[in-house]
Amino acid sequence: MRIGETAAAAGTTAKTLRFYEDRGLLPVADRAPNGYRDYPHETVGRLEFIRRGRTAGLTLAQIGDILSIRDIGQAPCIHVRDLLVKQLRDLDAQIAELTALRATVAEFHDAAAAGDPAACDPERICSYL
Amino acid sequence: MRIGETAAAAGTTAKTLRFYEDRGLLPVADRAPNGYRDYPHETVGRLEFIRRGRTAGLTLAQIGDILSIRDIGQAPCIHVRDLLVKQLRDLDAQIAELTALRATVAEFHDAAAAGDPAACDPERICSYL
DNA sequence: CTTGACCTTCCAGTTTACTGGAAGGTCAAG
DNA sequence: CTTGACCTTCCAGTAAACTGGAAGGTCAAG
Repeated sequence: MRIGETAAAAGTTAKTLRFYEDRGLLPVADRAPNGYRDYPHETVGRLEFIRRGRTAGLTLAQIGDILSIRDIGQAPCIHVRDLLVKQLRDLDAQIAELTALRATVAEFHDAAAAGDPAACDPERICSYL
Repeated sequence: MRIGETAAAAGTTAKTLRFYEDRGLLPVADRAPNGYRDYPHETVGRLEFIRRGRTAGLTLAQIGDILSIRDIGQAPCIHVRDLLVKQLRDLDAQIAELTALRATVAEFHDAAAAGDPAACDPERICSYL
């Protein structure tokens, strides 16, 4: 697969793939005889994994760490396991933080819902925001 | 409270408070006769709220939206409620994304835990990372 | 009455994650 | 055999969220 095709399949851009290669999130791609990058199909899945991590608020560095562990497959190394444990703890903390924030926002919403919507003229843009 | 004191109480810096004021996340502070900013004690809580939002991966713009809704108190306006509903949906999506990611990382961890830790010489730095 | 720890404004630099654009090579289609 | 849509490298710019530093004002303590 060529770069543009791969990028489109993963919902991103060719520029971004080159950038990820540069940052080590994608392995250096094979080249066709004409010099074009040639990607295996599984790169699409890898890009989707990166996108999910980004959506979840992980940095490229964090995602890169996880991917490099995945890449070496069966890794008995204790350092690798420690890193994964740390990643799990970080993810748990982040999820807890978001959950608490959600509760707070839900309170604001309930308070706002208690007001009378008719007090706001639907023709006008809300003057508060 | 002066700026440094307020910042310290919230675990941040005076620089950051001025920056937040500039971005509209903090109301323009009152000034003492000497020109120093004078903060009420509740600013600490507001800063903690901002920090929680940042930790959870919200942008300052998103946090600012939530705060401006909170600031107007009882807001019956339908636009405000729509915005809060959207924030809740966004938070739910982000939590779901993170939870899925956590499950994937847990799989990596279980796979790594299946290996033999003795295969890694504890004297050496892990060659994989 | 000076030292040091505060504070003020303003402007420039940093990091992260792209994004745009120049200058040029490749190749299937008309 | 040229046009257009790809691709290549390289370098510069952008947005977000700070962070640092210069130049100078304020004020309690020694």
